[in-house]
Amino acid sequence: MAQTPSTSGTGAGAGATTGTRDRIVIAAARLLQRQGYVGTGIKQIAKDAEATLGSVYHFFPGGKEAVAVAAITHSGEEFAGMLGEALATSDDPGAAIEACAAELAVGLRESGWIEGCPVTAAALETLGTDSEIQRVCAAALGSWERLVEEKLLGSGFGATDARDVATTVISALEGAEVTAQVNRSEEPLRAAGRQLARLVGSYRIEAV
Amino acid sequence: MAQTPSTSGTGAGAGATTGTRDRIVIAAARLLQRQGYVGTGIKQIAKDAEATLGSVYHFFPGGKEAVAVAAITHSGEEFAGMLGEALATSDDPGAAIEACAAELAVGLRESGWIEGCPVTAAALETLGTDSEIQRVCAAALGSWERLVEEKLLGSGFGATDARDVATTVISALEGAEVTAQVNRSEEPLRAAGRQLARLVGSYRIEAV
DNA sequence: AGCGGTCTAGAACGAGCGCTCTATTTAGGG
DNA sequence: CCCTAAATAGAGCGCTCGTTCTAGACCGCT
Repeated sequence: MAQTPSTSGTGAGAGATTGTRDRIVIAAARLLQRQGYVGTGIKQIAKDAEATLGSVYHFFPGGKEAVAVAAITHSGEEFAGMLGEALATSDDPGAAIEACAAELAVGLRESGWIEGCPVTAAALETLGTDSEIQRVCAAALGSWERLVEEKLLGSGFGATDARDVATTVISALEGAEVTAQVNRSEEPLRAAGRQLARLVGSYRIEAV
Repeated sequence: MAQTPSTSGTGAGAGATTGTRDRIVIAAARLLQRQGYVGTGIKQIAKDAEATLGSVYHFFPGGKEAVAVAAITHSGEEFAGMLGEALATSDDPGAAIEACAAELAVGLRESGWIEGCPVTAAALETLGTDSEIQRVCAAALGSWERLVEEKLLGSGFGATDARDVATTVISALEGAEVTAQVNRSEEPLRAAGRQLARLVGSYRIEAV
């Protein structure tokens, strides 16, 4: 309370209405990641973002769903950036994927096992509805798969194999993340990383 | 209405108070699978089970959480049975796992892509809490992993490899199921099945 | 100085939540 | 035949939800 420094000038940069809107998106992304869509209230988002309900509905006339769509899109792009960096750390795609799994494991442990995949939770809750949320979730998953696919293509994979393996890699990482959260252990992610590296490596022999 | 045949005699078997309680568990399991924990109301469970609120609280004094624990346990055992059967269809563990993925894919499509893993959704929503729900979710996942692990051990896998691969198989199937739901496509599960079969097969060369 | 748009602020509404409470109905042993 | 416990039935509690609505604060204009 008593804080609310009023936009604090906006002073700095180019942007016009930035600041509050971004805080809302970031807070929503964090809460969705931890509590899912149904479990997260708009008032809680406003509170965490140090904004008011009026501001939330000003920037997102579409209400809760619009906030969630923006938040998931944001999270999806953020994770894509992290994934791209991790994939670039090694020429061997298998090693790069294993490194990525390890990074996920560390981040998960440091968050107390509660900050999992920002897409999975929200996607599962809105499957029965015709919500746009599932569309942005699908888009995020697809963009991640494409990053892995391109890495594999660059390592000499055939088009069909690259697509199959990329889909499997993203699925396995997703599932391993959930398993790691439930068991409060890094091991599922570590094991998935090792096995995915082995799977990717098994193509090298015949494909290159 | 007007139905409610009162316990319908119990007539048949050994059981005493069965009937209503079972209907509640089954209805709850189905709703949890489709809508998650937070998204499912106790009143809706009662309605779907053709029971009343009074009956629900009579059989489950622990309230919503107790109903969910019973429902998830039930679903976990049910899926374990299905998994055990699928694994028994072939001597080759890789082929058995691929068949299992195919079966999941068909079931998912037939449900309109909404009846996914009964554990994942509920687990993700209750991670931040100290609920007992996460414990039964972890138990269910663990029992599934153990089924796969034993199948692999029976095929000549070493103890460490069997454990690693079993964890990865369950994680990948879980993740592929979610991906398939989001994309409304069997392909993620089919791809995961193929790649998991390949992964399992890659051990055969050196291990047997 | 005064105006119009952008943004902030929070009170208020109807709906639905999990749960508690009091009756009523059913089945079976003295 | 009645009396008790199990089971069924649903009205009502306090609460929080997403959303709407009206005001006020701040800005660059003319």
